[in-house]
Amino acid sequence: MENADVARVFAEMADLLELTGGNPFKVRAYRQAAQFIEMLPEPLSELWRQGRLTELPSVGARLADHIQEMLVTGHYAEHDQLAERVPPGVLEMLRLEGVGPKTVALAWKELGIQDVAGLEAACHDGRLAALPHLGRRRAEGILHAIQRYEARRGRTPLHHALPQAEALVERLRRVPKVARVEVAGSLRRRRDTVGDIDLLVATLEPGPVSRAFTGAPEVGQVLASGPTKCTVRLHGGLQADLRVVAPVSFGAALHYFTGGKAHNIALRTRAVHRGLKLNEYGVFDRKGRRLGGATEEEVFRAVGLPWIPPELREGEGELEAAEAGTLPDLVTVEDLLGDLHVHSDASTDARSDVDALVHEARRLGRRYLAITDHSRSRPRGLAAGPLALHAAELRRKDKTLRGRPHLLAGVEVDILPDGTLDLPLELLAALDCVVASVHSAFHQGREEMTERICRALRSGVVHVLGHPSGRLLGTRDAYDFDLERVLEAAREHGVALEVNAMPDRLDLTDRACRVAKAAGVPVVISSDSHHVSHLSNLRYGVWTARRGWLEASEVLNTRTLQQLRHAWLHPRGVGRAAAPISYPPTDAHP
DNA sequence: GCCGTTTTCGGCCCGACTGTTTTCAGTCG
Repeated sequence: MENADVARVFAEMADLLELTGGNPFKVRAYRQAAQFIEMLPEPLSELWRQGRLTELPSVGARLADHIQEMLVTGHYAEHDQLAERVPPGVLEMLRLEGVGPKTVALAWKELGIQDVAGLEAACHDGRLAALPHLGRRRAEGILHAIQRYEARRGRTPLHHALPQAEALVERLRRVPKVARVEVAGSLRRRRDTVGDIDLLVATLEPGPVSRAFTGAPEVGQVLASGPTKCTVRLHGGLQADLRVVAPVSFGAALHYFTGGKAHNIALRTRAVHRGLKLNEYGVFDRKGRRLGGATEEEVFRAVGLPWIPPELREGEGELEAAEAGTLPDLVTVEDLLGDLHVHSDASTDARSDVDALVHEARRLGRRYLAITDHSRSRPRGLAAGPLALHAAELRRKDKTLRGRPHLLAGVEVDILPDGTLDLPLELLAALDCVVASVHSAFHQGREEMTERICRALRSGVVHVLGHPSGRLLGTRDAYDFDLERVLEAAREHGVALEVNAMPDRLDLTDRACRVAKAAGVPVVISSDSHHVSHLSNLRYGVWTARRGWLEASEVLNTRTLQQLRHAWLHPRGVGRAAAPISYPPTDAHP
């Protein structure tokens, strides 16, 4: 079992307990453990081998036992027993926004509703509205929630799919006579969510590959199985497709199965215009002679283009840019020198202390680290007094570190519903890094939310707008605001927009990154870590930025601390619009 | 279920908001 499987079982356990009237604090314990494990990059099986499971926050002796049971047997008996009492469709109803355990339990017990379709029917025919504390407006709200839910279902977050795909790749690479194995599809393009896993293998002997794939322990059900194409459903529910081709076709097949659809159509059309035929087996001339196809470079070269990074292959101008020689030199994770949004245990629900964060940041080669705990309005957030003490302590510690890494005293300050900031401006102005974020009143209308954010940016003390859209993948849609106007205010006041690398946020989105690039507003790629293990999540943010065509020069935390401070010091509020990001990053030490 | 400078029992965030009510229930962050 992978971490994601354990997290899913614990989260489901929380739901089951809640629906069957379990102890609410026990519910919360399961839910917290599930959330933590889901974000944990290190495999639980490894921690278990080392006897370190109970070192994880929110995992005590009991949950460690349950994890062990799952790792050893693949099941969790207590969960399975409870799950027999609750139909899966009843659990699914909890995924609807604004529908909680009480409403689901009521609909289930009183009306016998067992799934989302049944709930929808009961909303339409008035049965739901007749229940106590429900009514016509609630029923309408639930219908809207069902529509939004249907719109986003069927896709899996990248960070759930990627480890499963990588495990399969490792398995297939061990099969004899296999030349190459690669992930293709939207997973290779690093989309924030994927529909399925596409794997491509190059070999002259397909039989053993197909057998290794369909017989893998991760596989729950074989949906189709032939010599060159197999489809399976994994235990977690995700579908995986395998294609097997000869090595001479590998590049053409990799390109074809990487997509996206619009990109492929555009490239094939280009081939046709040049009297060529392009398919998954290679590039061919009019007489059917093979011109290439063993590598992707050969495919692109045959149609007169340089290789295009997978993240750009969406058919949104990348062919034209390749033709013109203006493809971006995309930012890489190695370009990032520091992390500007990190929580410590000084506030909030974060679990790691500053020393542990510093240690891990040093191990990852970060040159600077901004500790940005929550402000007053968040639960256990810091008020002005405690924050000032916290900042003083961080600066004292920074002196002892001698730049390994540099420690910045910062804050993630709430943007209150009226656009004012949650702490006094004098205090904020004295900090090294101020991230301002919306954490409340998400329902505000477009105009109100836009003005709220812009007002915060105009305060003159904000360095970074944190997770600008507020979306949570698969859970919460972005709130409504005018990105263009926010970018205009950001440019005017020298504020960078964050690409939050928490894999369930990825906010700015890839598209919004491209809009920010066009507006000449720099971004920062930050981990929003709540534990040391989150610091390595920056790669997810880098992929999102790459999908948004961003180069290192457009990402502020590719700069040295000295350059960063210079960028923040000058010019605040004046001149930024005329001269966005004028100097490239260098490797000079601060 | 977890957790511990109030430490092995007893507490665990709590207020805003919405829709339902006429003082409250449920959901969310």
